[in-house]
Amino acid sequence: MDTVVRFAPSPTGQVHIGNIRTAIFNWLFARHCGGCFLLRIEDTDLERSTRQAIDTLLECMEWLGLNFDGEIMYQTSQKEAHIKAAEQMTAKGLAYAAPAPEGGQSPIFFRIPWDCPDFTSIRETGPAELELHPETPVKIDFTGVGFSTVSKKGAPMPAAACLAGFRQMKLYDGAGNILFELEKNIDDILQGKQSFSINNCVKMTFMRREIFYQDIIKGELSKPLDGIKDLILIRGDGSPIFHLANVVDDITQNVTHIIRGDDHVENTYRHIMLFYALGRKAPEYAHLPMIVNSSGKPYSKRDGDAFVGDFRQKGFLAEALFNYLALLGWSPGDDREKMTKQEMIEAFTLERVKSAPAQLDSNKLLNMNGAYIAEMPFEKFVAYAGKFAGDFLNDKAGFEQVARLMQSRVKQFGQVATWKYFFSDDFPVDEKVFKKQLTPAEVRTALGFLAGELNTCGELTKEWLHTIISTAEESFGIPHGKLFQPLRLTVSGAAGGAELDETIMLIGGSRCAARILRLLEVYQKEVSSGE
RNA sequence: GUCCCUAUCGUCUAGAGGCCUAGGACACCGGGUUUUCAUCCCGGCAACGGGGGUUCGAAUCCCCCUGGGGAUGCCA
Repeated sequence: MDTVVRFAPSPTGQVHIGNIRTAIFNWLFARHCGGCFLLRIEDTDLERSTRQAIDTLLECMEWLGLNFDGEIMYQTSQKEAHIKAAEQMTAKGLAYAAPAPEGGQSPIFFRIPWDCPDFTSIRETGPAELELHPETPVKIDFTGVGFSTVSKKGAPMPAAACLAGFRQMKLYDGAGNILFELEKNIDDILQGKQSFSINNCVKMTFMRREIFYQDIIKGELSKPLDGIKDLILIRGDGSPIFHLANVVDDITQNVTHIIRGDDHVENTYRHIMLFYALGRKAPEYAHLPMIVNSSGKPYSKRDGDAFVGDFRQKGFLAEALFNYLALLGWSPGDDREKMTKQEMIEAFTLERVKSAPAQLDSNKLLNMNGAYIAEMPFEKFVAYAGKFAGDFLNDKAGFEQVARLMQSRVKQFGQVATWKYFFSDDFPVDEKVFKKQLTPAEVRTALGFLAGELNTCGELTKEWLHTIISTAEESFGIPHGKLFQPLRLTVSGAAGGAELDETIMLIGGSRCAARILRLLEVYQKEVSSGE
């Protein structure tokens, strides 16, 4: 059978970075196997799902190159199939209508199967014994078993689980007498004909059974049935719940591998049983570790950085973000990091995915982005940078000249905003560096001298600039090379930038001269007012 | 509370009992090239959470502890 995977997000706002990483892994896996990558939009939460969120999602996927196969499935369109599936299960005795809450309608519950000899995902693990709190009666009816165990301090600890978790269950009183045997009454209980409330139980014994499966990433995982409750399929208002919809849709779409976040591990046990109840073999599962923020916590709304749109807006390249995200929890096994999509597709296997959460390191992402930017074709770089230029793009030719100088220095297109000094005399000045650089009197004298020279010189050349700077250094007793920084600062307001000679040539001699004089004046004023 | 998952430099990771004196990358710190910025090159700092086993030998297997995460919904 061909491999089919799906990405099944809920469109309830921005696209989270962890979510899109799930999409990336699904996509890489599908492309690696030559399988299908489907998109299913789980929009059943009508209150939170919006068209805008769907558009945002689609935009993000397109931006990252996550092309999907076939048509989008909207989960709301499958509602009838979901309800039909629930009815089918009810008819077979695999589901039941539970007592309605006050004033409400009956929800439909899935019954964890009591008897399922052909279901190979459940096995016995051996006899179990539980100490019970005698003051809490053990309640047994067709929805399950409720009781209280005893805490270390002797307090009752309420617990409830499905009937199927307690095969061969016996309840005992303090003297060791058997008060109740589940097996003797099970038929009537399952049919809802009888329910029990047994007092003074101090001990329960039963045959523990567990459901298990092989997770491609996490290995064998299991959970005892006495820790699982029957689960709701259809709400009181008649709407299907996530678990049902999810499984039914996966059946409809013939999904063979489910790759999703870690937080679904616990759901998987119940989903596997739903597949069984619907007459299908469960697909393969692979649970991805979470992405956490720099303090090791899951991203919350405060970590604004966690949305794909934010990264795009700050000037990260889709290729870089894709590459970086793919490396969070996965590695090709050799020392490669910067990889093309094709290389990632070829190297990608789920077996190589780690199973511990990973922190997003914005430094490393920035570095990778810079590497991708550095190798962009120049025309593309200019076009991309232009989108971040704001109001100083007017001078198109000038912008291109600056861009040529800056490409190797940009790590994130948001930095394009700092190019302003090339085009406008109204630029920010790095205050701290400013004071430090202009403190020596001889530097200020030298700058004054340079301003004069720049003002009266004709056409600027690199040679002339270097000569005049050297001359200034020598004449005013400044160590070789130490005049560059103050000059850069007075000309551009920044401590870093492109080659200084080229920068000055682009800005122009007289303009630079004016800037130098202006900032020298500012310095004088600040010093005199400060003293 | 209970259950489950998880643990290698600050961060992402390599590591399948001997190839490990633990490798790579980012960050950081030196040095070189460039009279400045960035790139580039060279070097350095830096980790197997703790304790017990198993073994001739443990980062690797087992147990306990601790830390982190998740689940326990008529949310998805």
